[in-house]
Amino acid sequence: MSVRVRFAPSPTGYLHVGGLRTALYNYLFAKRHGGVCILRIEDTDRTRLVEGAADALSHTLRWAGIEFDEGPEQGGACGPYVQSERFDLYRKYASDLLERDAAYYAFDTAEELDAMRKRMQDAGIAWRYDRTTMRNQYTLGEAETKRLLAENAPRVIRMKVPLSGEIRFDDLVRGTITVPARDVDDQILLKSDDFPTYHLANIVDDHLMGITHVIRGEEWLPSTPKHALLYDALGWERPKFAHLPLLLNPDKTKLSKRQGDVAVEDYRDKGYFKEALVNFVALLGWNPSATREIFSMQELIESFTLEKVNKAGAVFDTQKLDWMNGEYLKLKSPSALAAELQPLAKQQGIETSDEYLARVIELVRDRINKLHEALPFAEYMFKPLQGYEEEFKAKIWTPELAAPLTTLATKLQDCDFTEATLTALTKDFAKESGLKTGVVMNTLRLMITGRAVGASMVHTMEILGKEESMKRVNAALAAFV
RNA sequence: GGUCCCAUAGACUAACGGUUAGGUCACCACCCUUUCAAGGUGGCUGUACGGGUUCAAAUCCCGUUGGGAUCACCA
Repeated sequence: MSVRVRFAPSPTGYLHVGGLRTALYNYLFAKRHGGVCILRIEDTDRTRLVEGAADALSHTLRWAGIEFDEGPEQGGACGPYVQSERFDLYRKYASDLLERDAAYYAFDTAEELDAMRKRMQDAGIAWRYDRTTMRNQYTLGEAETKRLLAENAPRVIRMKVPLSGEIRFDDLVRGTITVPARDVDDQILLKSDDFPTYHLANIVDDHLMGITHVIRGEEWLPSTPKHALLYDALGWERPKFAHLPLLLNPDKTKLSKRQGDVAVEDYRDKGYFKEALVNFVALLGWNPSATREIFSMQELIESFTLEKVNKAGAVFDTQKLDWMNGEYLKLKSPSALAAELQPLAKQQGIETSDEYLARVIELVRDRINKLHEALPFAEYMFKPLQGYEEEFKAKIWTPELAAPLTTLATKLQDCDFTEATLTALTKDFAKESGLKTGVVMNTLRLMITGRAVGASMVHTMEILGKEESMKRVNAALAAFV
């Protein structure tokens, strides 16, 4: 049987990094097995509709390099792929469940439910809908139920969970899981607005879409017994389940907005490469037993297996993400990086050619972790000198340097500004003037960049060019002496 | 609190009964060096605890402790 998996987010307005990992694992699993990966939008909660959220989700997923075979945009044989457009389907299966005595009508109001909750809480009993005392088709009787339905009284459809026994299901990452049926609630399947809850919609769609493997976050583990029961009640084969370990905050709680950025868009906007984010997130909860860390999407596809998914949650530690981003920064071609950075440069009022930008990026890439940092780091390569770092100047400059540096300036004036000649000239000059190479270089650094920190000076001068470099040296000489 | 899940260093992880417990990030030191990085070398820190099973346990079993998830007409 060929593999069919799905990523089924609810459109909340952004893509959570945990969602990115779930989507990624589904995608990797599908590609690894030559299967199909589906995007399905779970928007059955009308109270939480966010305009344009589904499009944003698709856009971000595509940015990350995750492509779906079927979905709202690409269509497919099992559409529509948006749950709110599948409305009638859920009512039909809710009716089936009713006929099979696997579900029932309930008429309780919110107040009545609250009262029951309070009663149970006071009695120290675990919360569970008590179908023997509440207002539903069992306690009300057939005639009253029919009457209420006829007059369109507010009602929901609940699933009928066995009162005793055990429910068990297999999980590909955790093995067999068994829970006492008496601890499973009579979940609402169809809300009073006739929309399904997640539990109903989810299993109906997964079945109808031929989903073979349900790969989702661990937070769904507690409700999986309900899903298993529903598949059984409808006489459907259960898909294989794989519950992924959670992504965690530094304090080990479920990764949340409160403790930092959780949206993929946040990381994208902060300048992380999609390759780095994907690579990083792939290794949180899964590891191919290799002693390497850098994997392309293709390499991830080739090595991904569900068997290697971990059970324990993983802290989302951005320190390693920073390092990984730096690795990709070193891997990419300067010209590609320049093209990527150009828009931001323009936005910051920096007008420069792709070629020059590429050379500057190559100059500083080892010293930064994110591409956009190249701009502030090497600001002096794009704009006139903004001044000199006082502390650095105080440390480097002494009046005794005036004479030799003036000499050096004249020598530089007659020198080709290439790495080789500049290196030879500065080294020779250091020797004959008796100055340490470090002093010569740092003084040039002060005069040309104004900063204490930067790339190799001869490289910097070569790229900046003779004209600009000499302008700065002479200006510094005039200002310092 | 009920139910379920989980447990190798500060973080991510390798190990599928036999290894001096391996790798990566971070951290520290040294080398390189023109500052800062990068790179190289080395180092620090770990099988939560207690019982079993076994010739042999990080690994299997039980318990304890700790952590987490979940318990809506949200997904």
